[in-house]
Amino acid sequence: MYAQAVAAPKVVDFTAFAICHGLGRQAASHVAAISTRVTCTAGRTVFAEGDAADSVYEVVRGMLKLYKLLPDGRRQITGFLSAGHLLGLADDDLYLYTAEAVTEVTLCRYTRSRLDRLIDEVPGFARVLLAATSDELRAAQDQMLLLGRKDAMEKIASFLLMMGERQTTGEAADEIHVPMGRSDIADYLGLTTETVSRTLTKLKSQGSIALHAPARIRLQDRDRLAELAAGEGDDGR
Amino acid sequence: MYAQAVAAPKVVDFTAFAICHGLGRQAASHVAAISTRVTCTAGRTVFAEGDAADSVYEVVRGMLKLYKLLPDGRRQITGFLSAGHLLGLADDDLYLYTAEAVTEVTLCRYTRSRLDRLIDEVPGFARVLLAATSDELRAAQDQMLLLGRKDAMEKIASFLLMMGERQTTGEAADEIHVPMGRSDIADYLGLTTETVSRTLTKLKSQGSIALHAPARIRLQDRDRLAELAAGEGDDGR
DNA sequence: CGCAAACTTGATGTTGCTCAAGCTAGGTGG
DNA sequence: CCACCTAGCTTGAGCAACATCAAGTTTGCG
Repeated sequence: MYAQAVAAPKVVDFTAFAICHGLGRQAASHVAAISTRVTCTAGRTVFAEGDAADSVYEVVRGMLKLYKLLPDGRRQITGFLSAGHLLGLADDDLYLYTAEAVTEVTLCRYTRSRLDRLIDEVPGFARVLLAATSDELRAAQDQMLLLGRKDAMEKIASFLLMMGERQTTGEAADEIHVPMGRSDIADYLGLTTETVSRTLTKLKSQGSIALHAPARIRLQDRDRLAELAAGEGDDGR
Repeated sequence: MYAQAVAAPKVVDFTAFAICHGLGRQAASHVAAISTRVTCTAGRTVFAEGDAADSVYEVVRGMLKLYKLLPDGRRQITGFLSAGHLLGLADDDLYLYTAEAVTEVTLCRYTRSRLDRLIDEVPGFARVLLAATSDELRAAQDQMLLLGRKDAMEKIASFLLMMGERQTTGEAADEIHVPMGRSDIADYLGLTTETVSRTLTKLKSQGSIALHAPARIRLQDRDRLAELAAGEGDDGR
């Protein structure tokens, strides 16, 4: 595993690490020195709820989903993580959720014990981790509002806009790629696959979106979606 | 406001600050030096969603609720905060939620700009803040599972157990005090006050709890509640 | 081209919401 | 000290949104 880190083009790696954001080059190289590259194919589990939490990961490429399960199999996806996001930082002893690859994913793995040491050694590093965790918390609070108080249409509209904002494709920004399946969307929004499907169909028939393929959605009317997402879609829901 | 800090018994204050947990006495006094005491009566708003986020607060005594609103007034309470919890740390520019006193509350207020400086100056301080934020995030993820995938009975059972764990009363630990009203509970669990009330009545008639007064609930059968909370209450729900 | 998995659509069922009416308790003024 | 009054809680009846169950249909892969 050490060999992989050495084999990879180092300079490019350092700048790719969001974890080092804002740190100097030397500090960044300290952090990078304790990392290993990992690649997971779609569907593979990176770690499971209850595993010993010995590593912190950063998503370099692709998308992960994090989820928690109830004993009877009901599932709640707590987040979809794309490049730049950290995972496992909040978990002290055991991981409290499962991390699974949505697409093929490249991860950067940091040993927890070494990362802990770096927090003390590299000035400003803890601050970077704090900012990252604060962002996650903000997103979690938005999601609580969504799960607790929005109806199906509002949830789907919010989700589509979130996916839209995430795509930094630059050009044709209205055509979004949705790599996760309907059941992942359902488990993220607290719905069933059927309701997700029906709601997308309804948005399509209203003309707010276009569904070219299940994973290719065009946001035709962002303003309308934003109204719906905020719970202001008083007419024709 | 400065006068209050001076008037308060300093030594006691320092040790009361969870924010200083694990820091040395000198570091703790640095942190305490930038703080002010604030007291809020029940129902008072500490800050509102959209206000300029110039301060970070710590709860010293009493209970706060944090909530987000939709334009039409639907509300989601994202957390109840008791002594030792921080708030406002994740908010960068504007507060993203409203903080309101549930009971009379004593707070310790830190100016954000000064706190920011201390993060760089006091070793290990950022780490303490990171741990606090990580705890919040863990709680938020549990709450997402609750909101997205648990039914009313499971939500109420989870809530009662959480309130039970929080009471460090020591002695009669099964008799819990519930300071918030039914509508706060409802907005925390993604239910209505009616459903909260009905579900509590059902638990009472099952013998799992005793309802002496709306705010005084006795947990008669914690094991049963734990089964229900985990979604294992297969019979007689 | 065939097959399986994923998605969509339809019919029916149930949980929890809405609307509406009592009930209870704490606080106030006579 | 007691009666009133109000806010919060409880209970009831009906309903709507979403879940469930059950086919179809499409998609992508071997």
